[in-house]
Amino acid sequence: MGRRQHLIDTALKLFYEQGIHATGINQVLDVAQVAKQTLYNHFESKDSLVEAAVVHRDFVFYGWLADRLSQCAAGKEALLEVFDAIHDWFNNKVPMLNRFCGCFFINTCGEFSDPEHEVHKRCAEHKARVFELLLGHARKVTRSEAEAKNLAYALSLLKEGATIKAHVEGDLEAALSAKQIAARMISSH
Amino acid sequence: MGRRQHLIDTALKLFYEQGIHATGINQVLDVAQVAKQTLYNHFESKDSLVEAAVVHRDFVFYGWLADRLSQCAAGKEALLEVFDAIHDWFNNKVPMLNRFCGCFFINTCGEFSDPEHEVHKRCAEHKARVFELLLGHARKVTRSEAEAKNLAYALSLLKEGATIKAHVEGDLEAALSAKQIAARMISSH
DNA sequence: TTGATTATAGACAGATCTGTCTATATCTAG
DNA sequence: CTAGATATAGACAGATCTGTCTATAATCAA
Repeated sequence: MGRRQHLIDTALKLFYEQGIHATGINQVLDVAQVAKQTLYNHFESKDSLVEAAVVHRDFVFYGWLADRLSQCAAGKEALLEVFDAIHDWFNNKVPMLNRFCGCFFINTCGEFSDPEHEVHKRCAEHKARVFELLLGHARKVTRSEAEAKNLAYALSLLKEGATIKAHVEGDLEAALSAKQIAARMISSH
Repeated sequence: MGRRQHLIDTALKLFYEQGIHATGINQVLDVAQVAKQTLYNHFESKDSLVEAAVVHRDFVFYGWLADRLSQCAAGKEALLEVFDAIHDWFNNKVPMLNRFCGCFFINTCGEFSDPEHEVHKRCAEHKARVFELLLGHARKVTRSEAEAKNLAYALSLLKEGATIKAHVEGDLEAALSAKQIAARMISSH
């Protein structure tokens, strides 16, 4: 793997586990076993490394989730698969997502609350992309665009809520609990 | 107000708006207009100031929410009031909660992911307390303890989800959208 | 082989961080 | 009034932070 990608991977893991402001450039370099100048050849500042890490997390997470859903029948099955997928994530069954430490995008917005900040915007974009993924499947089980949006919206609230329950309260069954609620919602549409 | 409480209020505001690791002790002192030694007379370290800020936020937020709910009929009305209350919060209608920057406890767990950390535990306790508040009202509109728990759980997922939508995506209507979903859930119980 | 690019270790500057210390001033209770 | 407690400003130590610089080494294409 190229140095640039290796730095992004290492930074992402540390940012995710420790928080961004709590993680120094030097620790990233120590763990990645890369020289400082190499980092500054590829990134103009820590901030731009942070941005690259967020973009990469979106790439990995969205790709993983879309792949999980694509292995199910479109519609109800795929919508429910969301919760089985995040259940695996919460319980550390998905190495590519790193040890579960909540949602990286939520955590990052907690450190960059200004919605005009580039990093915050990237996080919002990720959530919008995931919403579109749900919406595509919600359309298959509803009779109008408005209904589809309502369903996708409700399911995304459940997904975010479960992620919080799992991380803050250590509720490792949160995804399965959310799945049951989701199932009732989908049925009633 | 005593110096100790003034320091906690100031620290809480800055921690909430900027994140904890991004906020230095010196900035807290500058804003609070308090001498450094005074801080270290009242708190043995930054960490203990952080803990005090989290405990205080629980006190303020829980007290505020419980008060809002207590002004409604117990049960369905109170459960729906949760979403009107957080709608006001999201839209900066509640000065005592400071400018909306997401949920302080969620943000803080993003910076202290280790569930054994004292600060993380305090955040979990807050969520548990809010859950109990919902549960009390859920019991009024359900026929069994299991149903009450399910309802309170579902509503708390919606509340957390709406908070995330509002903060990360800037969706200021998230609370009202969540309220509609909540209303359907309560009715179907 | 040669010449350009890229990576290396690590010193360094300058800023900022937490926490301690000192010496002075203000408040408060008896 | 007085004595003890509390607050003050700010210097200071020592650690850590980001980012720059240098001089050397490895890599790779022509």
